[in-house]
Amino acid sequence: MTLKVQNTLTGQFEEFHPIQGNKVGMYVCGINTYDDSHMGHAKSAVTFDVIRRHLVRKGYDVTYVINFTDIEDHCIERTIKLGIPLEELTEKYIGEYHTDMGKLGVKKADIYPVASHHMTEIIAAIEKLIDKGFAYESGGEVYFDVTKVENFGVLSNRKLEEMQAGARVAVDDRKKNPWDFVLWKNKKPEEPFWESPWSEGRPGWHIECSVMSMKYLGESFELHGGGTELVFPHHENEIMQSEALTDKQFVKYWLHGGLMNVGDDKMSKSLCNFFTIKDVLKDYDPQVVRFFLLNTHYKKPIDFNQKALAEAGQALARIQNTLDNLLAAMENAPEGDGDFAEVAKSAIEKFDAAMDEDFNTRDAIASIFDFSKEVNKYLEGQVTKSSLESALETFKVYDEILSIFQFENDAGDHMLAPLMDIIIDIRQKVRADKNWALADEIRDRLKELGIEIQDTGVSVKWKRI
RNA sequence: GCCGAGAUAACAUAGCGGCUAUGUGGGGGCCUGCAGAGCCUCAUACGGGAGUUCAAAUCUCCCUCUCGGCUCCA
Repeated sequence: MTLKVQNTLTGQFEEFHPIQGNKVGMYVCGINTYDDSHMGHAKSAVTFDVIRRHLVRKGYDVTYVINFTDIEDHCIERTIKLGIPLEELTEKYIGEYHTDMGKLGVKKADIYPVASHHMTEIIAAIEKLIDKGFAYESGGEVYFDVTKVENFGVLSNRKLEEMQAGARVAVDDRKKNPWDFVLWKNKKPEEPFWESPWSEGRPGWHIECSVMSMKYLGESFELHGGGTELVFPHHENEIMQSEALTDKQFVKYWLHGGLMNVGDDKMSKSLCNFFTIKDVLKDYDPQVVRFFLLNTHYKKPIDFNQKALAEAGQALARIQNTLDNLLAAMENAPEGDGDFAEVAKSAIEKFDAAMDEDFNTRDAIASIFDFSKEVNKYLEGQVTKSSLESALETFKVYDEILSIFQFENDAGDHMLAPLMDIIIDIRQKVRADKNWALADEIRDRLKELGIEIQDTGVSVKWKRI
């Protein structure tokens, strides 16, 4: 199967082919390191985590880079306010980011470049842009001249002339054109600064991403991702700068995720309507949060609300319950033919096909519900060990990509399992005597301890809750 | 104003010209001593209007409405 992606650059669904061989360079804009990550950041991280996992499953040799922006207004404001060095602030929030995303089952990227560690390369890139005539110095600052390039607006479909007509940006005297953007800024009092040929100051936001992505992934690479709000101007400017520097196509496929909304607004720091990952994880399992995020196609916005999260919890529990029952049934399943293997195999094919359609996790999840139903039906009849194993394999493929299941089997608990066997044995005798009051009491009291008993037609199952 | 994404049953989501959509919730049934879980089944859909086609939720055009972006931003 060929992977298809919807490329923001063309607006089209395109077959995905690496520039050469099976190497895939993937760059995603990470966070600004001045505060805890919120659910919007989680959506982005989980989205691209799943995309990366699917690419790896398809056999691509993926190099995944997520950057940290630590030279930016908020970070600088914060470091001044707290009176701590920028580095300390950066370290703190990089640590928090890894903690939060780790809990959400996001696999680590290969490289996490930090803007402030790349000052030499950034300055060199700005010098080169000046040399090539794409940038100019003005009062100690350096600006990119958007009239010098042909590719203004290729990503967001804008034309410079139209932008100028409807311009509502205040014109800065130092700029030749309102849409020119800053590559190097003068320092302000108290701000951290770096030496440069133009002034003591700091780089603009956009050039940081261009430099870091090309340093680790080469002058042309396959995938660049981020949230839709970054399309203009951030990613647009990255393209202009990078292609001006190299005369090559910067990125082949641009992928943009829909934003996390709260009611009618997008979730953001500036609107103060955000829910941090830490807060949400107080009330919901990380698997539930992932399921919630992946239950909608990544291009679409998601409305954040408690009802939706609760619903995600119930829906996920349905599949997890099937998996629990499957694991329990494997304990003492008889040997025999794997007559379920075909069903398990075609389920994987459906799942992979959904993922190949621009990472359609929603459709992939629908296929899991279908398979789950098949497994439940199968479990009601005569089972064989090899059939159950093939079903388990399918769940493992699901989890390799989505990471939303728990596989530990309480039946494997060396102390608890034999103990539960005894309790259940005795309770079965009580039930045989139709002493329902006592049987229910055992069940109720176990539940108070956090162990749930389920009487099915043929056996008794238990699990921790 | 410009650019982009949308409008699918009670709600949330898939659907990329023909094939009983998925979950939550609701009705009915089966299984169960009961509970839970599970299985079967039913109802409620494609924003409005034209067109193309043997065939449209899907393609084209028009209209209405929603959301996002337009140099803080995942």
